[in-house]
Amino acid sequence: MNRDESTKNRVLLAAGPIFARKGFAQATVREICDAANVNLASINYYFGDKQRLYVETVILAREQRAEQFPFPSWSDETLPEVKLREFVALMLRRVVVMQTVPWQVGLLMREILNPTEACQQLVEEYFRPIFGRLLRIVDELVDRPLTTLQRTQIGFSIIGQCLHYRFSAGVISMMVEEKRRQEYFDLENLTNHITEFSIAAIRNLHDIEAAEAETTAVSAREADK
Amino acid sequence: MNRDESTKNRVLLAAGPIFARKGFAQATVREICDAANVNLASINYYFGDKQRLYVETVILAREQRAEQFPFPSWSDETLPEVKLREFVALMLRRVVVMQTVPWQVGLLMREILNPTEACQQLVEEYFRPIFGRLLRIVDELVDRPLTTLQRTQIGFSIIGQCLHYRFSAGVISMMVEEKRRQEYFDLENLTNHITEFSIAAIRNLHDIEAAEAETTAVSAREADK
DNA sequence: CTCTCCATTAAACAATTGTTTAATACGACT
DNA sequence: AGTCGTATTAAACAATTGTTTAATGGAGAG
Repeated sequence: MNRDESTKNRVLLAAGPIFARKGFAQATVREICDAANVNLASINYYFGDKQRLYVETVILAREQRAEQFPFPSWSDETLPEVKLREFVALMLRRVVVMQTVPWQVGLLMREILNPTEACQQLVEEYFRPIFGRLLRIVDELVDRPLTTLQRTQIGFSIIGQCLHYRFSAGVISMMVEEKRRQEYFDLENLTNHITEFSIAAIRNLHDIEAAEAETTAVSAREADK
Repeated sequence: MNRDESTKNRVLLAAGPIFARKGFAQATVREICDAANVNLASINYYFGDKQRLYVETVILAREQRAEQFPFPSWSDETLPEVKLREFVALMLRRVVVMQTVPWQVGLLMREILNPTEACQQLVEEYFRPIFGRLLRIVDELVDRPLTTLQRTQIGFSIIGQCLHYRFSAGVISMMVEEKRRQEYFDLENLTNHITEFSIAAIRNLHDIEAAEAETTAVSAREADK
């Protein structure tokens, strides 16, 4: 029998979108089996229980998502600005893509928000390597050494800007006017803005720090009153 | 009978943390009634059904959260840098607060991620006014007029940085070393970084735009190859 | 053919869910 | 005291859940 058409595989393929749409607890084994056109008992037969099916589905989602949008390979003389821009575009492509959210993305987001046992593996094999690449780009963009805390925070600032358009997508849609909505989720617009915003920030953090120390003092003084 | 001690109120108070922790579907009416020390039928008696109890709980969460961390009032001569700093601190205080996440926050986050019918009201009465205040601060920080798209994107960049520490809190905890974890969620550290990062970005977006146009071209050229 | 092993099936199971019901308790007012 | 309306209770209800079971199918080996 063709492997892709095997019962076990049909269950796996059918489970993905359903888990992504409704979450682990809300998805029912009956719904999955119906969608896969297999008998109700198949899940327990092949995966033991619902939980283990879920874990296998998450792993599959990560694999598929990573190979669908692979990391670009850069030459030695590629400018860090270009690298950052392509990193941001990659993140947005993997995660945002307004119209129809691929089920793989939905599943990975769920793991970020409510880490289950599938998440530890996800962090080590997926998030950490990606974040490491980002931090190396950041290092290239600054001319002075950063503390571990500083470079991590800068990394989170960039990732945070990207993910916001997925996590808060619902609210953002409700806040911007219908007519111009797609403008806000346009991949190129978003890439440009986040890249420019982040480079501008990184470039000038140094100059700002001194001035900011004064601002902090002012703020503290006001709070004292 | 004291209003706070009334059966209806006890249910409302008990429902909040449970809905926040487990979500609407996962929370059971029995669990809520047990926690409130009321009879199982009370929810249907006072609220009609589980759904309407949930909506009332969300509304309550927003009210409590807003009055717990009110907006600061600024004098006319307050520097916009100070305002932004205090805005960021307020957002982080309302939302992050690592150790024990207040149930109100958990509930509001759930609505952002999976908007239910309670969310539309939330947007109009809560998110939109807050975002408006932020945009006015941004306007003060730049010396030239911005397009609607630009200022909105800048606003989202700032909000995104803040919310990231709530949405991705689980993953962040898994990625940074246990020993230094609290450093990453320290309110003052976070406020400083996000404020400085954002001000640096806003201040220099203008200068960057020209250079970025070139970078974009380079990136496009490389992609063509 | 017959036996064996794995895959598949329909049915049943036990637990849990939100909601409803009918009875009871209690307090206020006449 | 008696009556009415509200509040509270325990029990039952019907639906849905994940999982188990025991029977059936069907292809390949001896």
